[in-house]
Amino acid sequence: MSSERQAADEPGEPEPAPPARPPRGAAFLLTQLGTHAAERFAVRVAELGLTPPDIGLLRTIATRPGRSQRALAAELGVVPSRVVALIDHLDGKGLVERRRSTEDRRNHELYLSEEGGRLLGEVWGIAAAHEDDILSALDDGQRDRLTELLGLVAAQQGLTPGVHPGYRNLPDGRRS
Amino acid sequence: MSSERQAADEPGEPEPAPPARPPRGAAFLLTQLGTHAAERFAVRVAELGLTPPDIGLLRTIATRPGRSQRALAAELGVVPSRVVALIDHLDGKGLVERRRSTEDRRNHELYLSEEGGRLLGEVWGIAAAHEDDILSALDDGQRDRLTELLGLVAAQQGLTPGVHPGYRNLPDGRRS
DNA sequence: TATTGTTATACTCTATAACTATA
DNA sequence: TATAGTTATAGAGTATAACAATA
Repeated sequence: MSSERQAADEPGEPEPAPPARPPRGAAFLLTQLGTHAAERFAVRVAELGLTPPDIGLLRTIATRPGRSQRALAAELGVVPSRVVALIDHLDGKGLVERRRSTEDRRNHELYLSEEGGRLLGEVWGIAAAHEDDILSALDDGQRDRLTELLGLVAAQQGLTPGVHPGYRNLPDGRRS
Repeated sequence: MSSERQAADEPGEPEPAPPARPPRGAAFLLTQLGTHAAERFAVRVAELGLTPPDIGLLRTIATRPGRSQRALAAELGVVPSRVVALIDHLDGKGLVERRRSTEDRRNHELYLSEEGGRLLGEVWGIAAAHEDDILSALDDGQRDRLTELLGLVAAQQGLTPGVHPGYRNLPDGRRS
């Protein structure tokens, strides 16, 4: 199946003949490449036994240790029950620790374990290799330019630096 | 606010905190913006009662009408049973038609209905508005440059033009 | 009564496998 | 026996709501 050409006027029943050009805009390329990059990154971190959400959680905890699960859920924009499941996973692997707060015993203060910190350290190397893989088509100058342009777009769109939108609750647009 | 290189080196301030810098690379920005753009697009097309997978299917059918579901599944890189569900949805809304092939009665030839073609026509306008929304931070020259750079990356990464990777089915991280 | 974390539950999405009807 | 489409089923992911402990 390699026929590139398709006759517009087929014999037989009259077709509506709709416009059918492929999307070439930057927005579609962003979606396409973003999904692709996410998949590739997922494959890489899977070698550490982690998922991309795991990474984000580890990173967020490392940024400000001792916070409650509620605070974490608020920052990431997810529902608290989801944090429970994610922390359960990381706790089961010995990467994070829940410590009952002495001030308010309802709270769980979250900390990275030593192993969690070590593993997070490995992630930086993986991220660098991933970056180099994805951008291997570009030279250094082009990479800088791309990074700058993407940064402008991300800032204007109101994206929180370092927080993946995948954590956020779906606005709408589910199947009807 | 221009990002003048990523000069976040050790400026001399003693950091008591663990290694917890947010990712600033282009690869993460791609993932972040790609997910964001996909969400926004989903919200827009939801007003037509459609989902992004629906759009991709309509577009692919319009590109070459009359193909079988099997052929469609192969092109998109999904399992045939998934095409059944997607076509069911579109068929139920009267946007596509299944026609038993007269040559091989096992096949279903897929066509857009008149309404399907009309709706797909509306999508182009929506896509243009979406593009303009996402890229509103950039002027025309910057948009061209961004599109060019993204095109280079997409080509090198082997992405099929116009086909969203979300359709692809890669179980354990294999890439074709 | 309000809040934190948890559990129970349901729903969406998507893949695998079994089944049918043709060939 | 082989193939196209379908149905049945299961699993991952994530949301909502009810619940227990604590304030």
